[in-house]
Amino acid sequence: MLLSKMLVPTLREVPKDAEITSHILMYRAGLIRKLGSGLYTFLPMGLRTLHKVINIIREEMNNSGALELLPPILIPAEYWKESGRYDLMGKEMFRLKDRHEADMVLGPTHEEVFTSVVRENVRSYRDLPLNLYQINTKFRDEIRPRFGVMRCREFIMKDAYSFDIDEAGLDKHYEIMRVTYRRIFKRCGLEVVPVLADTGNMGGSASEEFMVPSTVGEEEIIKCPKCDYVANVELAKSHYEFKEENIQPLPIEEVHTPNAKTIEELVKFFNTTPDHFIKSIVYVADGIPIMVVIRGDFEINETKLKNLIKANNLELADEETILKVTNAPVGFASPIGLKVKIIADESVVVMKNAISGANKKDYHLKNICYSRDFKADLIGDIRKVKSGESCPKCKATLESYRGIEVGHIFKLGYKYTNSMNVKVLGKDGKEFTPIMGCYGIGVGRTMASVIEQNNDEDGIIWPITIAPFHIIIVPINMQDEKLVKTAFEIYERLSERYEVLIDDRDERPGVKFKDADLIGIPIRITVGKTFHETESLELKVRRKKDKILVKLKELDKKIEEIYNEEKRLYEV
RNA sequence: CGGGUCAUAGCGCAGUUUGGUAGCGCGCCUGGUUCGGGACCAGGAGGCCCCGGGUUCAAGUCCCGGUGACCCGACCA
Repeated sequence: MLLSKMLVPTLREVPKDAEITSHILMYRAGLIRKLGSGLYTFLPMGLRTLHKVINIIREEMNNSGALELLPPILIPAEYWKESGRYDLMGKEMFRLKDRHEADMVLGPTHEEVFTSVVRENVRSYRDLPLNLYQINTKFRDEIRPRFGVMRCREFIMKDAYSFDIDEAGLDKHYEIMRVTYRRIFKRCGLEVVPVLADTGNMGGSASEEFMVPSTVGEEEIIKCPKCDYVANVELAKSHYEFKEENIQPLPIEEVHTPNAKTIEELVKFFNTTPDHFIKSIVYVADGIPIMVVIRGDFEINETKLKNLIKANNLELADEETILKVTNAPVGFASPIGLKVKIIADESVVVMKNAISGANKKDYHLKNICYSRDFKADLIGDIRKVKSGESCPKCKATLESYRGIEVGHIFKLGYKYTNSMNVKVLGKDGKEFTPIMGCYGIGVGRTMASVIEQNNDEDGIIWPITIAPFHIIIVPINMQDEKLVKTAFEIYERLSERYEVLIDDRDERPGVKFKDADLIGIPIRITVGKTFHETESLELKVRRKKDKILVKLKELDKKIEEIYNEEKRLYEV
């Protein structure tokens, strides 16, 4: 490919709305352009890499025995109504009407569609197991699109749905996908960590996320340095023994606390420590206000809370609701004497002589004792685990770091096959319901994550497996006929075996080098003064510092060597 | 949806305070000189100053109302 014929609008300056490295570099290297919030065009150079990632995913999925199909992304709402998710999905799902006023959906995920394919077409257990997948566009009206291609409203995802006769079959599929995912990410040059994850509103039992450790990651991961415990903070547990304090319960007492609302202010006011407080927070769960209490030095993990109370929708109450529930403005709530349901973290149940709000403006209560003064309707672990706490498995000190979720695998169970009434005839002549798993990879996000992990101050350093081109040839001066002729001869010859780009633009060498580095082509061949001097070419591997000189005669051999060496890095 | 910031040439920005002919750097086009890490000289093209209304002799600038984008919190590949 001639670079002069390609559309690669590289930028010297950083676009102002690009925040993180991958976004900046994708924009600067001319891989993507923004069309609207969370909507991106992949330009030719970017699309080449995207296709390579897709091809790796496709190869590995096919090798795993999965079957690719291509369903529509415009989906009649009836499928969503059937599964019950038409109402549950909320504003995140793009909804529209066709000319007949029929409700339609732009698919944010495809459980319903794949389940219906199986329902309509699989009659016998002999057709199972099946693992069906697509590499297709997804639509999600994200609350806040962010970080370029990392979190968009329209994006490409590989999603697979497995259907098995029984749980053992599902376990097998799940395990195959775990291995397949590791292979995919390895081949893309991406280091990932599998992490225990919450099953969210997808339903189901086991679930793992594939995380790329990164400071710009939107997920928090809790990890044990001693044993193998690694979990998303959403479901991470810690070892904690809550023992009832051996102190004399004192009579409850109202204290005037003007201008003290936050735990921090109250700690000063009462001259004590946060663990003597009961943090009382009003939430609205599926439209109903509830009071949630936790020890003052802990934070509420909303995912755990949501799971405990089996809510679909959970949000912090607004000021008006708080006033209605507690008779007081924000900052003075407590569970005492409330009419709403009370949910308590297990940390609260052992507390004595604790401090919390008085449900009265500018007043707090002292010496609150659980059981004596109030009781919870539901008790459970709803704490957000912090680094420094103890591992639930081995009690070592937990650490936390951030990660980008590039893949997710679930054991879905019977949620969709039940709700959508999938029946298959078994060996015994009786109908049964297949069990499902689902497995997703964000394609654009994977690509961006690779850049997050592979870059330097000059630009992207693509792994050769997904680089838009393997080799870039740089003739140093387009006015120098000898150099140009040689460069094109090399270009023609190498193009038979590799994907080669030649920078035939009439630009100065500096510009060409800068662009080559920015775009991140793994191997660079410079045809310049060393050719005039000694008939040799300069080879530079993008990820290495040094440059090597090679005689024209030995070029092909040397290139093959380097190419194989680069490829070997990403072999599985 | 709440809180904050912003919208002027392809990109990055100044000009808005105090209303008076639309600017700078980079990029782009033409010619020339250059040619191993984002060259130099000369000339040039490119603007509904986000949109709509208002005030005024006069609005990029002041007022009102929209729209869009970005950042911080709740969703997820």
